[in-house]
Amino acid sequence: MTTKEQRRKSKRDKRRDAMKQAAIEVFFEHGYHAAKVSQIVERVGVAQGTFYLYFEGKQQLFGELLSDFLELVVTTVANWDPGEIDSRRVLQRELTRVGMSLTEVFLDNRKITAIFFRESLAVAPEFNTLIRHAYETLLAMLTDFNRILHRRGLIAEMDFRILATMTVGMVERVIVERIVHDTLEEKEPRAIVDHLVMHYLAGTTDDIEGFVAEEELK
Amino acid sequence: MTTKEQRRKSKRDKRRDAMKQAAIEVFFEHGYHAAKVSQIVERVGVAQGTFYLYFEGKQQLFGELLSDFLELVVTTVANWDPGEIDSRRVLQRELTRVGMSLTEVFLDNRKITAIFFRESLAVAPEFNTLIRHAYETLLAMLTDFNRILHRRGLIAEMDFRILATMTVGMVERVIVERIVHDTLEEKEPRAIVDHLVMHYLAGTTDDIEGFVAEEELK
Amino acid sequence: MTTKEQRRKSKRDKRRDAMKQAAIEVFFEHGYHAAKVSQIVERVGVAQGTFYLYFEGKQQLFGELLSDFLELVVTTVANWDPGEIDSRRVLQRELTRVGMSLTEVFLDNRKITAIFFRESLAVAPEFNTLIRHAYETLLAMLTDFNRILHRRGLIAEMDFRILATMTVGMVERVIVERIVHDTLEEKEPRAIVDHLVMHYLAGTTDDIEGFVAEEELK
Amino acid sequence: MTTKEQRRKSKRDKRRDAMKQAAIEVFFEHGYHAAKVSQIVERVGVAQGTFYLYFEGKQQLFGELLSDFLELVVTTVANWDPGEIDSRRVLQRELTRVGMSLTEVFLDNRKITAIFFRESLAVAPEFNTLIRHAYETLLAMLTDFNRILHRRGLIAEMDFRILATMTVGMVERVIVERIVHDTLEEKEPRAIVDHLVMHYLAGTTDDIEGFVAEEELK
DNA sequence: CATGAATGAGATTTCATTCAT
DNA sequence: GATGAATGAAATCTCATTCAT
Repeated sequence: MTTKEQRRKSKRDKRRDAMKQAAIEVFFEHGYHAAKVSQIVERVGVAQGTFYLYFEGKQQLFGELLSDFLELVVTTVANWDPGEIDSRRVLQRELTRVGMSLTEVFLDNRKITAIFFRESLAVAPEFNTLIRHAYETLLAMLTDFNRILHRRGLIAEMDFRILATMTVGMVERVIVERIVHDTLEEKEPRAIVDHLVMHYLAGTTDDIEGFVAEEELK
Repeated sequence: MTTKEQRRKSKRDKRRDAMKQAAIEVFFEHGYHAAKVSQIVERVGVAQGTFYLYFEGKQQLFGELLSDFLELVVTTVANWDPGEIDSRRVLQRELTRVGMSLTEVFLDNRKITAIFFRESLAVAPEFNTLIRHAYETLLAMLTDFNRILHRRGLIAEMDFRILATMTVGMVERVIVERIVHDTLEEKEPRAIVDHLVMHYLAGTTDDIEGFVAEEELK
Repeated sequence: MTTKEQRRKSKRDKRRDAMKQAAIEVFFEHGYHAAKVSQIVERVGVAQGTFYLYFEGKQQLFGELLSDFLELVVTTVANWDPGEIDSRRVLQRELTRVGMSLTEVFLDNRKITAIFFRESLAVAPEFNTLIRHAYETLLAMLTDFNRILHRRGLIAEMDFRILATMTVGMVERVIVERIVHDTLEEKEPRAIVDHLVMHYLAGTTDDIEGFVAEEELK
Repeated sequence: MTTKEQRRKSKRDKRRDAMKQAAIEVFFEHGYHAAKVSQIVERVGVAQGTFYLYFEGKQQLFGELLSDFLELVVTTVANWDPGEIDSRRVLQRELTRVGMSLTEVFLDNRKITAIFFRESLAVAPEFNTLIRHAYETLLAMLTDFNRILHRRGLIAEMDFRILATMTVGMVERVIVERIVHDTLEEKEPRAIVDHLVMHYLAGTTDDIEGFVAEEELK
């Protein structure tokens, strides 16, 4: 009974997934607003009405894709267990590790990644909460992480929230260029991650060559 | 004659500007897709048909706003004359100067800035060329700038294109957080710019404390 | 299965036909330009959007009506098998036969006939090709027919293309007067056809009483 | 005073005529419905508003062009003084004369002729009265003319109204082919008129070779 | 569960005409 | 008389969603 039920559920889930996958492709190719429900169902080979047996509507489906994506990203970062970071050397190694994990996630999900960065904020105001929540989570995690590292004497004193924000920005723009716009495509992921890690590490040292306090600048 | 013509032109231009301003507000409040031409004309107090005497349509108007904005940003960076940068100290001062100029531009144009980062890529594929062109210009300018600084012995050897990309990313995300999402609002612009400049400078030094070559990492 | 499919198709076709019929009436009553899609759907009792499930738009529908009509007319003439015409007597009988067939077609389709003669050329330049094609076909058929009759010694030598053109003109104007403008309504179709046939026959004899060559006329 | 007034009037009239001429061209090129008032005034080099100082509107202007044209045609036929037609030979000469006059009129006014035959009936129901009136006049004149000729023993007994209708149809279709559709363009006007006249004359003889009465046909 | 025909709200856009200057 | 900017009514068409079969 259970087996049969599961098999049935599994069949239903498979179709659901197929429709989500088709939606990703259609959204990727035409953009959310130009994408038509008819195009999605056509790709899966079901009738228009069937769509509404699986999703509440086009917008709800988009929200689900968005959720999936954000959870994937947040999870990737959250699941990362930095273990015992007791030196900048280890820090570097760990950052590289998480950087490569993230890169892999994005590369494995190019289309939804592109959709996310292109238009997630333009679909409906409702989703902004969702997106903001993910960013807040990410930024809070990073800010905390920075604070801990500082307490361990591994990074210098600074505004850890701004640091986190900048870090996210660097990563994001590099991803967008590589994955959404296909520039930087000749650069190896590893080289890119190295640059990111290096830049992060550099920006967190105590004394920066030639850097002077604000007052002296005037 | 000329005076009369100019007066007429000026009147026309004023109304055009009023419509553009109204459009910015409506786009900002509702988003491009939910924005209606009727809302725009209502705000200016003219008839529906009048809109089409000034613009070819909603999309063309959006394109014009986008163009204006991108030109403003690119011009702000391009107009910046770094002058004789012969030390990292001067470099820091100059970066701070351009950073503050840009910040001012964004703060003075909060709404169109928000529209740009929220949905410029989601309006129509036609605009992507426009946007990409601006990014390419910006990235090329920065890449060249980095190369020059390196030749002068002011920054270390690295992939200058990736460096430029990361820099743009940092700046962007910080702007988006402050201006579009109203987080970071308690931070002073100057503090934010200082962090950005500092991070840039740090990331371009020759030896980064604790940083090791890839091979040793394994 | 087939039955079900056929039944479905047949239902669809019926509605399509109903819409075409309604369109003919609306076009007839108001003229193409003043006719509104809303009037058409109202007559059939379906929603506005339904119209676009069956036709690409008002113009395409008009084109279809035009095509149908032209095909009907051309087919009526083309299907007419003049058989073995070996005397002017048989020729007269056969012309009368085809004339009556055509008259029947026009009378059975008064409204679309009226629409055709009133405004087919004024709807859109695209349709002129269609219309010209039908006229060319008709004129070519008649020209050939005249040539054959001449070879058989049944009609005199003359410019057969001009003859065909005149013949079409006579028929047309008579139809327009009877069917579109309701003049000549007291004349029996048979009397009209007889006059047409007689005129055609008379105009194709070798010697015309009192007719003189051009030179002598001056 | 009078002179000055006349000169003034004349100037106004010239502009009016220029606008009418421009309208003919625009109507000819785009068709009445696609023609824009802006295109007409642009051609003359006056402002949009000026148009309404000279005409009540687009439709009224069209009506005026129509009137002018119909009057021209009717006048050409009505002005024709058949003089003393006392033989079929003279009849032939006179018909040829009026045919050539008409041909000249149409050729001199190709564009308005084309407009007339293409779409005069499709502009507005109001104009149908005007057009019908012209046709009625023409048909009545021809019917009378035929009746007189019959009384003089020059043409056979038949339905003179149908005869008139057929004659108008022949002439019309030939004109449309030559002038509106540019077929038959290689034929000399004189050859065409000769065919028309010959056909008319032939169709009005008493005994038609091979023609049999209706009853015998069955 | 699946189908797919039908719905219908509503936004964009056009252009003849007006009228203040 | 001339101008030309402004008007605004109104019609087409789209497509997400529904629901009877």
